[in-house]
Amino acid sequence: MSKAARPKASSTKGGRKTSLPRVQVLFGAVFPLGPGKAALIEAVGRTGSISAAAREMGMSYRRAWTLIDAANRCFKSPLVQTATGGRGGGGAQVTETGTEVLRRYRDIETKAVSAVSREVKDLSKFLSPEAKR
Amino acid sequence: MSKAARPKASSTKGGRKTSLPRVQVLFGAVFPLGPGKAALIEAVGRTGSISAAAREMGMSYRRAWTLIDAANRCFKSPLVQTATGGRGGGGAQVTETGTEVLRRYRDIETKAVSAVSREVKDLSKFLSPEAKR
DNA sequence: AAGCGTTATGTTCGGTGAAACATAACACGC
DNA sequence: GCGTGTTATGTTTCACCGAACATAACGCTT
Repeated sequence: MSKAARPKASSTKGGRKTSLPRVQVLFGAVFPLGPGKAALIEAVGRTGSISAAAREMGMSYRRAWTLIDAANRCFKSPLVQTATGGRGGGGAQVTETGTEVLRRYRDIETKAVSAVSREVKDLSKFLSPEAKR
Repeated sequence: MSKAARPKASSTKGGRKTSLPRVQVLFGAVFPLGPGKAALIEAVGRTGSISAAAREMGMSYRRAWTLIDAANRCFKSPLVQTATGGRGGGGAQVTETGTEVLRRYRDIETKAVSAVSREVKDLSKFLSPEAKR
């Protein structure tokens, strides 16, 4: 994932910047569905095309397509359905499976983060100043 | 991390193999302390040397040293203390900070996994057979 | 002094992945 | 039919990572 494509790992809450832990859940060793792919697919849902999603996330169309293609082939049914040609040249939309998987992934992310948020914050105190960035 | 070095992501419980989600907590975008580095440092603690830890985990000494060095420089005080020469040629041991950080990391890992274990298992049902590996 | 195993570092090489182009196929509107 | 924007794919280049060697420094044992 390109650096610009990374979903922001910090939020501003009450004026103090709190850096959230990014939790990445790895299934086996094969398909890591992380914040990056999730955000990309969501962007496809918002924009209606892989191109627009790629632009929005600051990555090349090639890379976005590759990621989505990999995701599609990792699940029993594709998460993103595409169409070539037609009005606007074609487009893409998130399938039923896609929204379901996204919903579940976000749920996992939320639960994982809220389960360890305090502990991560405490552990962060051990980091060197330059590592905290 | 080399494949052989990966901590096993599956455990056998009650005769049925259950694949655990590997949860990786990323601090900011800088230093991902994951199962790999944690296992490596623990191996250093067990064996008393970076070399033996590297051998045990099936990775090159060079790589192990690089990982540990990176980890050391990411924290305010090093996690692993080394000594060159002497009886046995030298050695390495996990510092107080190291054991403390490890303890906290394992705690985070346990809590994160137990918080999402069921949800991950449910989500895994959406994976294609070949992605499940 | 010699030997030993470890730390620490340099160098080289192959694989991998991303970036940057290029281009074909497609189907709709005009 | 032509233009359009998108999907889909190929090719090339480059940067980075790890593997595999090589080697020096070190300090204890003998």
